[in-house]
Amino acid sequence: MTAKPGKITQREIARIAGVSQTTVSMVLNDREGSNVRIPEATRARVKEAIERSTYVADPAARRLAGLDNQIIGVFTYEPALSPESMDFYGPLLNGIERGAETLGCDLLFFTSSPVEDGKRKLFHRKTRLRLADGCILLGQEMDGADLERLVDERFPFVAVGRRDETAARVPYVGIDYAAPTVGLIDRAVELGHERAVYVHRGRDTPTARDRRGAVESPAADRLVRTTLAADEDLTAVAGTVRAAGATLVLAEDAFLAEDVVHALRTEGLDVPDGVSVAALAEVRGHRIGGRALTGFHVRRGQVATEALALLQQLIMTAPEEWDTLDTQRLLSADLEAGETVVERRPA
Amino acid sequence: MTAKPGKITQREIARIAGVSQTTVSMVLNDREGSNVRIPEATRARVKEAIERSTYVADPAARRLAGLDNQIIGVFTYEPALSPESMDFYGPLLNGIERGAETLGCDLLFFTSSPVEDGKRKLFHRKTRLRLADGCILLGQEMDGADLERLVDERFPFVAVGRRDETAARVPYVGIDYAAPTVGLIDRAVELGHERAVYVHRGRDTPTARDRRGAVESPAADRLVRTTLAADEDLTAVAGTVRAAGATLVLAEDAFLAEDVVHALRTEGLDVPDGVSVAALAEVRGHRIGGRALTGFHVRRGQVATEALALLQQLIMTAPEEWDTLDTQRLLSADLEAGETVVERRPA
DNA sequence: CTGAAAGCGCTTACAG
DNA sequence: CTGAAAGCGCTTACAG
Repeated sequence: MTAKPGKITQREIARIAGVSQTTVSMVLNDREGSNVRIPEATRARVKEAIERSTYVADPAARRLAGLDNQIIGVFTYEPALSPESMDFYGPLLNGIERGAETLGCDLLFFTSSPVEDGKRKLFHRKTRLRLADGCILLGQEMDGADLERLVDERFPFVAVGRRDETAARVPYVGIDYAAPTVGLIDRAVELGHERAVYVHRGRDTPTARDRRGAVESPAADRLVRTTLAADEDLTAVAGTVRAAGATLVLAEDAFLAEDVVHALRTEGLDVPDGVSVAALAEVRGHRIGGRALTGFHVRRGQVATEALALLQQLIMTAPEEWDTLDTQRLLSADLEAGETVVERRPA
Repeated sequence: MTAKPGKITQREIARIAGVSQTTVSMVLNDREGSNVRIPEATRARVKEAIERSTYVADPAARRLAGLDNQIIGVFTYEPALSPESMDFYGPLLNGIERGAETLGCDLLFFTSSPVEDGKRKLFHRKTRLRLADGCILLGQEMDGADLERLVDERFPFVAVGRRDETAARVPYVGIDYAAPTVGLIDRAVELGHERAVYVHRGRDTPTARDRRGAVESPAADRLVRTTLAADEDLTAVAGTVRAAGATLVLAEDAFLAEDVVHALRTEGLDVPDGVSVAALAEVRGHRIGGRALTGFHVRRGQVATEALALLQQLIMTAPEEWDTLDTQRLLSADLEAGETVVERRPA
């Protein structure tokens, strides 16, 4: 480090105020208790000395001496501030910033992590992870070993998004797709639909299982369902729909829904008048030939805020008692009515 | 701070490897010199002990002991990650992230700064400013007193955007609008324009002076110019244009250009066939009745990258020698041809 | 080649 | 009510 000429310490303040360094520290941290009782006069003297100087406590020293730093780490497996990732990270980062503001915390982005196979590494020789009181983990996929190690080390952290990469009990805040899926099916049944096809990507992620579980659940039994794993080639969709006599297609996500609609129309099926379509995921901004796609809305900012709140709880709680906390939280996605699920027209 | 049960230190590693803690530190930091010469065998033993453990150096302790932290602070006077500010900050933050990655630095966002009169305060009792090796300052307007204090304290920092709030020599990276303004005028002259009106907002910011200086400079003398300060009411524009016999309007920014076009058209003047229009500012994304607005493009990401590079130089250089550095840098805005400045049609 | 010791600036028992 | 002292985990002269 270059010299720090202007650096002024507690000792200096103590000298000016004519007290001990200990007293300065006490005043600074508002320590008041059975043992300490600093008269207002002394207190004022110290405070004035601080005001007149440019003194600020060295956070490194504070931290080393065992105090919180009010710094929350933010780790993403890929760049968080690039234009491409803004779509996904933007609302989350916004929520994190607002949460940090209310908690009075600064945010440390671990942009120095070495990149390997296109992903940043959380643990590495020079990680500044420990400078933070705790850490928020962001990313579509995470490394199971990282999660386990964090849990092992009792480092306070919260992952955004449901996690099951590992057996360890990973604290997270995720989205519940099961409840709104059932809600969506309810609505479809009300509109007269009796048979549906579920088109998914054949992935085995937590949320994919979540959706599939809901689609196949007894709660959805009022609707006869057929499941179709979409390969690149969606030409089979129309055939499946016809064979099943379905009037509704549920697609795993909005992009898939768009592709499905294209395939259906190519095969002469009308959407939504012939076949209704919905996505079991975020649909804001997605339109099907001018009509708002039916599906869900995910309050991503709120997920982040909730993650920060949970992290704060972990930081404030001794690791031994973490088990008593509710460390795996789900926020339900909202139903987004849209205009692509319409009343069933009798054939 | 909550207990850190898993925390493993250099002393522990030293015990395992059967060496002194000093040696561990030496190995960790690749210290090799006249005085130290650690045999490969010892080195390997230490490294292995580290590998097998989950050891990472405590950054707080490192910092306290006098080393760089590879942490760069980022301060904004208002929220940086909100949807509204993303338009302005997005490209800058992206540039900062990329710069930090290449420098191997982490980024500390000072989101904890108390808000006063709607603006965050840079200096306050618990500022973690000093945890960073240096700081990037972002914002349309900054506090002159803050800038002065940073300069006084010899704290390495760089402001993004040209600065003249204070007499102190503030390090900054800003945009040069003068050169491209002259370039734009050259182009207009080539296209046969002889008379122009400059419409501005009557502000007295550095960049406003910059543009106005260029418009009124001898380099622009080939074009007869009239200057008009736009109040809310732009109805005067058409009259001024007619009175001056102008075939070109230069507006201070793209939004003003749009308003001007509206006013001209209302008064029966055709744009661009009757009157050409350009903005002396960023025009990407601005269209005038389907035609791309002529003006500039500002590579904001590059401004940020340059600011980070300058900051790194400051950090690496002793304050006494900062004067020898080029600490006030301007990047020229690019000319954006657009389609709203066209060949002059003889009346 | 290696380690004991001092010191970075702070906090917190502990002893007056 | 107040201060001397130990200690946080690390780095770097310094002395073997």
